[in-house]
Amino acid sequence: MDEKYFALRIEQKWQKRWAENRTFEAAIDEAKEKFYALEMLPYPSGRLHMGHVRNYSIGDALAWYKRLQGFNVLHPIGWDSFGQPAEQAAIKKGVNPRDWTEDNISQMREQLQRLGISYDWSREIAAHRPEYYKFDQWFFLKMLELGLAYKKMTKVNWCPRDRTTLSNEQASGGVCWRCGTAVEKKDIAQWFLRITAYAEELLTGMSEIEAGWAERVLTMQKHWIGKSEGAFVEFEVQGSKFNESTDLTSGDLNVGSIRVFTTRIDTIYGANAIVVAAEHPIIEANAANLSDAVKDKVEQIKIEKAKPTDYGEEAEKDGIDTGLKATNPFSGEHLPVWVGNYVMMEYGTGAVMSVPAHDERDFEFAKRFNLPIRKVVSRESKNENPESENKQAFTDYGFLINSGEWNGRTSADAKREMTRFAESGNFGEAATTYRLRDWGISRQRFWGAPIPIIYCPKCGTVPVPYEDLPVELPESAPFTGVGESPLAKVPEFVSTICPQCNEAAKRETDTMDTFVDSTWYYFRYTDPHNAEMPFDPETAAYWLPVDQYIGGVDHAIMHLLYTRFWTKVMRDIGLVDFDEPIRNLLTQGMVVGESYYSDAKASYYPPDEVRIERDERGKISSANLKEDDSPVKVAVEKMSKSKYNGVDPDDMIAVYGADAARIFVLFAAPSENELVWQETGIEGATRFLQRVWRLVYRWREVINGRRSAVGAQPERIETGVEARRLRQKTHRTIKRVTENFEGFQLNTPVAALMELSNALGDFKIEPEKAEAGDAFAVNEAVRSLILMLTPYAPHVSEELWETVTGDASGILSSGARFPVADENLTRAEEIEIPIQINGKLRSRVMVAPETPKEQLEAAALADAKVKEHTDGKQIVRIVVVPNRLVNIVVK
RNA sequence: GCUGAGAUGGCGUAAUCGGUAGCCGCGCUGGUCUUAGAAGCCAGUGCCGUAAGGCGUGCGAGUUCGAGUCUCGCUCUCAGCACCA
Repeated sequence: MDEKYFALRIEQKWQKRWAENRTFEAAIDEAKEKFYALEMLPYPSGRLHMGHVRNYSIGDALAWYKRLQGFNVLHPIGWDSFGQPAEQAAIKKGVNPRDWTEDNISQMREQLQRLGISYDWSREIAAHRPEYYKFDQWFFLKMLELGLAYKKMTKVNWCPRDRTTLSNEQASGGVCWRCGTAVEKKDIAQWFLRITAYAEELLTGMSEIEAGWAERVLTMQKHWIGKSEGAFVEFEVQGSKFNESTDLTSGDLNVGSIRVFTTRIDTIYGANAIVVAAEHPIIEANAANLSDAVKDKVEQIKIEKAKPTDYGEEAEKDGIDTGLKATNPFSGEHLPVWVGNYVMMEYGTGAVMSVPAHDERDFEFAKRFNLPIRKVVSRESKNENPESENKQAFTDYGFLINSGEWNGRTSADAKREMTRFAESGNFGEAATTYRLRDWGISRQRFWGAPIPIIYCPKCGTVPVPYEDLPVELPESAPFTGVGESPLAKVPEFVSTICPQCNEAAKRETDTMDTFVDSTWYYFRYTDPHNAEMPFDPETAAYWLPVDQYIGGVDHAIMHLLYTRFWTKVMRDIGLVDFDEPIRNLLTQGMVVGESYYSDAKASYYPPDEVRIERDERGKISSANLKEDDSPVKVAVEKMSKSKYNGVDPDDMIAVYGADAARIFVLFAAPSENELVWQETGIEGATRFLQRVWRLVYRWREVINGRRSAVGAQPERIETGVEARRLRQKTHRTIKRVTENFEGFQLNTPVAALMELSNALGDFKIEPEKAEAGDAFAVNEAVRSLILMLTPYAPHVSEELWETVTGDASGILSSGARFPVADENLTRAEEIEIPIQINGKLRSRVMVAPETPKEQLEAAALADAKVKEHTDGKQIVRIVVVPNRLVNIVVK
């Protein structure tokens, strides 16, 4: 019998056994409570990184924990396999994106299996396979029917030289990443999903999940949705050529009047101008009457806006008076209409009333162009000097002044009543706006799900009939990176027959945003081989919603908002009967590493090219390049290959084993924290596993009953002090570990398990001399230790379980369950009570638990050290907290 | 600028209700074993001090018998958003 711990041999043995026994394959079992543990599916880049290892180790620990508690656990995995990198590989290396992707998936699947993550591999899915993306297209058609998918013109980054659209990253710095040409904005027609239709529900639905989601994620989403309540107000424009009648029920902008959105209608008497965005239709409508200076300024602002803006910098206020005049419907005052660079066409109505006294932006604008500033809200109810020199805008609520009949009202009252007044006069109405924009899903790319639309010269835009799905991607396409989208260059794909009139027609050549694939994938896991439907609603009803979702914070907004939206749509078409798909969300911190770079991060260096010197405290005192001694800088950044600060999980598994790697990654920091990778720490995990291994072998004969009877009931066994102490430690550990798991705190149980193994190591009785009571205590401690270790280190645990029980079928099929703490056994026989004098610790006394107040007080006063400190002083008060402490207050 | 989170030994961290600050691990120091090393084992390790003792949870106040924990004010760090009317 091999008594040495060889991680790799054991890991291979159990990985094989799990696969043969289909240990982790889930099936519906109405008798059992289900638990759906989910981790964000990876993009198949080819190699697993430490962020993945962390993500899946967390998920696996929870999945195992729930399995050991008797839950029916679903723990699946798949591949987010559409996306840019595959197409980049095609452009650069000439490989087929499909082959490249499939190769990467095979490699990463093997890596995951080497890590021993307990996935149900029979449910594996991949977004790029037609049987999956068929349903991306199915959902698109459904949304089209519901009016939730529509097409509109929108601006994209466009490289005029390569004649191709660019993503924001590809257009960073305002130039094309490929050729360096200045990027332009171009209008093209794109498909959108109407997520804004659910804006309000996405907001209110948060109350249902707030207990299980990190607050920061919900705050970020709330901010992103950006609800804001106020009013629309119509300002009539004199002399505008298009003086159409105002229609408040249509959302259309009326160029005969300018509609503004404001949250502060109470400040309307302070308006000094109407400021519109450069794209506002009133500009176009009155083009003939506008001066060349105005037209030039409008063009200039549009160009400036097209440039990517740097974070931290806000463009200086700019604009020009158009010469148009608008009437303030409240005061009748005629206001100039300006174009301003700080007004966005995308938000509200693309026009604002400028109230410099009470809005910082308007204030800045007014200062720049010497526009009048009139105060209409005052902190005090009495009238202040209205023309007083303002240093800054007063944006708080207050009392109205200079506002005609409204003077003296509070801002809150005025807002309500002025809105009502505007409504009755038919020149305004209460309105709610959202920052949230509809989701543009068109991508001019090959490697994505084709949008199932046909353009017919006769019938127009025609959806592909459901029975014709999937619209399959061709085998290949010319990948040049320039010109129009690759699919447009594949005639066999483009040419088709119109399903309505059977005449020649063309297919849509754009593909869908890959966020579409990842928005509903975990519904598919419940029924991954269904050819007719995305999933069977009844099957999904058993497994969903997801009980625990784990992934990076980087998906806090887009993915997690889209998937909530998608769920509500699925509910509306009857596929699911709940509103929120994810009960609990754990956002893990990033795994970062130390990287070395030259000034300005022009180049990064691998660690072996750098000489680091540290002082006694471990702080870096100098960092230089080995080659020429030039200084290098050190930073802690997200792990990446190009920064040479990453660790390859495979290397780590080869050296330390998967179990040690997993323990370390969970033990090193709380899951939400950033994890700074340090090579040294992992050895501690290995040492711990070896210690457990030796312990089990040391006590093996006793535990399996060959040396001493363990079956007896604990009440009937004479137990010594050592055994009683060990049992207390065992049950305290069980209690602690269970509580921590329930709170998703995965680092602290490791510390508790280490303590238990230390206690076992300190157990004073030799195995040869163990009596029945000792044997019982050790047996209980060791079995509990192994079972509690399983979520962290399943391979070693399985192996040790087999060693201890002789059952080779595995922990789960042996029927073992996570240990349950016996409250009575967690209590100590004697407890230590600290004694403070004036709040400072001076002594300690040992007493029995539940010792009454009077006795505690007496014991404290009898203490020699206490006497020393109270001698000659007056005792003012004695605070006694039973089972806690005694505090003596002296003067 | 707005919003949110955070600040504890040399490092990662721990600390139910306000009740012994520093569990567990890393690192480090000394010892043991060894021809030697690795591993293991034993002891130590918040800071100052030989010791007694004093000081200690970013800074400054406050509440309390007692504050890492509660309140107020500040500083710094990280993250998200960014002219949202």
